[in-house]
Amino acid sequence: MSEAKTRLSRREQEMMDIIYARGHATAAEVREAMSDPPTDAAVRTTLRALLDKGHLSVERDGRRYDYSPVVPRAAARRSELEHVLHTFFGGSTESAMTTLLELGGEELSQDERARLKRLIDEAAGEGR
Amino acid sequence: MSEAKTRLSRREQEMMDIIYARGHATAAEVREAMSDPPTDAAVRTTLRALLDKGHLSVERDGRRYDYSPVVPRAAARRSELEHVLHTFFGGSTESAMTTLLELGGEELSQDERARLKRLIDEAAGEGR
DNA sequence: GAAGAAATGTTGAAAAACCAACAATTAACT
DNA sequence: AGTTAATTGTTGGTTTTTCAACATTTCTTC
Repeated sequence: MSEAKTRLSRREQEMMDIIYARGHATAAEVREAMSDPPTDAAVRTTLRALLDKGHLSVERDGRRYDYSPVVPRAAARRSELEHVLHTFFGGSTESAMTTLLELGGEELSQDERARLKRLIDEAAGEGR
Repeated sequence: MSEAKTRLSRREQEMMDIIYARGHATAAEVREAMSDPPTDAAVRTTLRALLDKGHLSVERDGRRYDYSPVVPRAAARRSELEHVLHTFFGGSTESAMTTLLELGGEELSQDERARLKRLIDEAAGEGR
């Protein structure tokens, strides 16, 4: 019974985002990435809170600690996307995909485009 | 200089999400949608804080207040998606689209699939 | 236009978050 | 081993959030 459940505080959320973005991070790395960062010690205090709550795990890397999310990125991104989908797109996959394309569609390579189009048909499955 | 800038507190974030999901909402509606909701008065206090910070605007609807986000949904969803894209997908549009398809691709209609595929080619633009 | 119902506004106290000063530990180098 | 540099742990005070009791306002209905 040590699951992530409660909403995170502001700083906690900010730190989790940073760690998710990098995959894993040391206290100093987290601090560097923070906006308006507090002292090192403050950062580490909050990191420890995240450990206690079961959101992070830690591993020694030589003399320092390296923090990683307990919920793996692949799982977290799904629930994050799901949340955004429901909050901002009324659950419409098409609408979300459209916005995504507006945002970064021009970066897609020939290859990626082909792959995506194939995925669309496959994902549709029985969808008629 | 009344822009939304600071990160929101937990409850504030929760309420904004609810209001974005519905488009607009009264205090009672927000409260109903909350997990583990506090009293009406508490909800309204926080709503007023969001007003003060410039995140919400309000309009009388008969005897009650109807709250709406100041930043329109269409703009908010873009920056939200952008944030998720960078935090969880390393900025890869293709990766995000793939997850999106896994999440709800089977709901796509024939029509929507066709439209999306066309969008992919169009969005690609010069993308080669 | 008084009474009651349905909303909103105010305030202050309790809880949580936030953080910096300081202490303790660890590793590397001599 | 002793010294130094780098890192982490602890503590407690300050600030922010969260919330409910209570007051006020605004409609509606009679």
